[in-house]
Amino acid sequence: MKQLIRDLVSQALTALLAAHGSDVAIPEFLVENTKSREHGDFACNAAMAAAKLLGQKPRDLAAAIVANLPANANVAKVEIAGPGFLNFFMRAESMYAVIGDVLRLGAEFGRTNLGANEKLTVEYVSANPTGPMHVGHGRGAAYGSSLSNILSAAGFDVQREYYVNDYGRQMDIMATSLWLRYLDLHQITTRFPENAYKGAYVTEMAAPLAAEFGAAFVCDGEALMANLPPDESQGGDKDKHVDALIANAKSLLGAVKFRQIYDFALARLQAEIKAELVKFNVVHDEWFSERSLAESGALQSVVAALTERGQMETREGALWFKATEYGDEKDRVVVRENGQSTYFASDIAYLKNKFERGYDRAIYILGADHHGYIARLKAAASGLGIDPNRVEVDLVQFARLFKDGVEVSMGKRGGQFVTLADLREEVGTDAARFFYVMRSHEQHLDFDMELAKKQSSDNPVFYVQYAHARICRVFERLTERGLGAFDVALGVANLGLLSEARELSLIAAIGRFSEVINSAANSRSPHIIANYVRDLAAQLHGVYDSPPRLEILCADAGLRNARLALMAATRQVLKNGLALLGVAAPDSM
RNA sequence: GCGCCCGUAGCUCAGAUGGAUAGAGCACUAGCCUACGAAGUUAGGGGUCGGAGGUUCGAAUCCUUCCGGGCGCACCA
Repeated sequence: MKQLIRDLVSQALTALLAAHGSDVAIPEFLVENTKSREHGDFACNAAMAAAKLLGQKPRDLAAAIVANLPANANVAKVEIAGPGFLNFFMRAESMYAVIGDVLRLGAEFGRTNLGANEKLTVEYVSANPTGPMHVGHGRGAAYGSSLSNILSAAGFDVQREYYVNDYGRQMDIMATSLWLRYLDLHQITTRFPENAYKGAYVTEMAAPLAAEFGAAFVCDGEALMANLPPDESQGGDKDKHVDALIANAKSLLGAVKFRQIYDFALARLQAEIKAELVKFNVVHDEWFSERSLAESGALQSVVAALTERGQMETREGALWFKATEYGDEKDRVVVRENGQSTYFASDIAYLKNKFERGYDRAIYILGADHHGYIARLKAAASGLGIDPNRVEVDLVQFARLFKDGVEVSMGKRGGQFVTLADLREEVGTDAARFFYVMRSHEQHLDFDMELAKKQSSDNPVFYVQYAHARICRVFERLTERGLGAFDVALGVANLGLLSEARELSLIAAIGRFSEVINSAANSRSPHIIANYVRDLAAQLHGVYDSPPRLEILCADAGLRNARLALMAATRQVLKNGLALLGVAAPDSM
């Protein structure tokens, strides 16, 4: 409908420009939804936008546009208002078609072709497999998953990916931590480093490790603890301490056995993360292993390639990528003095790999603390000869969890933190997912756990789901009252009987769904969907409950089926909207 | 110190690409069920859009500057 108005106004403007003897292009203008009924259904700012170009006052030009507007059966009237807005009042019949569309398309209703099948890879969550996910990961998971759904609905070809950091120091620390717990089980005395993983989940993995490998990893505890530099509380450096311990562990155990422990920890932790994400309605098409980059030689070859392109420089024994040449604030180390590659080296290889797999664009969803990465990743792309605009980073701000009005600490200190699983078990997947995305991702989020559990209209998830369940109930009553089945064709044929303002307003809201999807996709903002679905639910409740009550199951078959068609369409759009957010639409509550 | 994000009603927040009288929810006040779910709904009060300049027909939105909050600035991952 907006496109129709845009075309009509364009035609009028073209005629006016021709009459003016000007051969310039039509200036940009907007067709918007109006905020109030007195401004009609759609408003257009073309007269204001073109006023300067044609040297006319906006209101005069608006009158000229109206005079040149081709007639159209869908337009009831056009008014000029305010500084020069063109307010379009549509014929009610022209708005009804959308109801038939919804009922015909079902779950497909709302899909658009904004993305034109552009191939995107969206990377999200990517939590290190060194422990359970915490509530911060939850927001990234909810956001990334919802955004992927939305982009897909908007016609992008979306691939969802999880980057598994299964390579490097953190996993070495993880393996060593597990081994120390295993040694505890075998009554071998060691000292647990301050920088190791202290969570109970590590201790809990020790028994299964012993069950699978028996005493294969038992060793001399004194030898393991020998020649270690002091830990932090002993006046030393915790990083140096733990690194020395890892070196001891590797030499005592040998590479094969160390790797066995490492793989054991990795497999279990990753399986836990996967299982939790499934419960959270979050899916990934690909779990991409960082280690595979090193083992396939991709890591080494990207370093070689960059060196060949003159993007690298050796300084103080280390190999640096000259990121400053591409707008980063400083150069970045890729290979350390000790010969080990950095995490950033893997990032570059991974970035290259993504584009080699044929994606038009790579979207990274990262926590807000990673904002320093944006310039770095884009510089890496430039260095590889890839247009940095094809690399997009969306940052998700932090979430704070509140329980009984007090903030729940998320610090990892002492292994005490609220896991995503804890949160999900307490409030449920639906509430958690909705709450995570109902605010802009650029905004800090206060997550109220009590509110998320409430069964009343204060709780937006409940409110929306309730609207869906209520409609389902109406259809149950239909059968119970012996009024016969819902006759879609009859309903659609009689939509003209829906003339109440609240019904028309609900129809208009349904008609906006596609546009809302596009808007959410363009601005990478799932919260737009959350707000929409809440507004739709409010309209539904309004139709349903505001006095005088609207009798849906009325005696007149035509009107009854028309109203049922509206109900069915509303239910479908609520369900489709919630599905984009990974939230269920239950039939009863 | 430098960089990124944020500041809108008592509280939590929407207001993409500048548009008409800045909107929701909560909380507060007053109404609405013999009813297809009241687990709901209707109405009301409530604002110097952090401050000050600027850009223009028009600024919460863009620019400058200041104030206030969050985060980041590793041969860590």
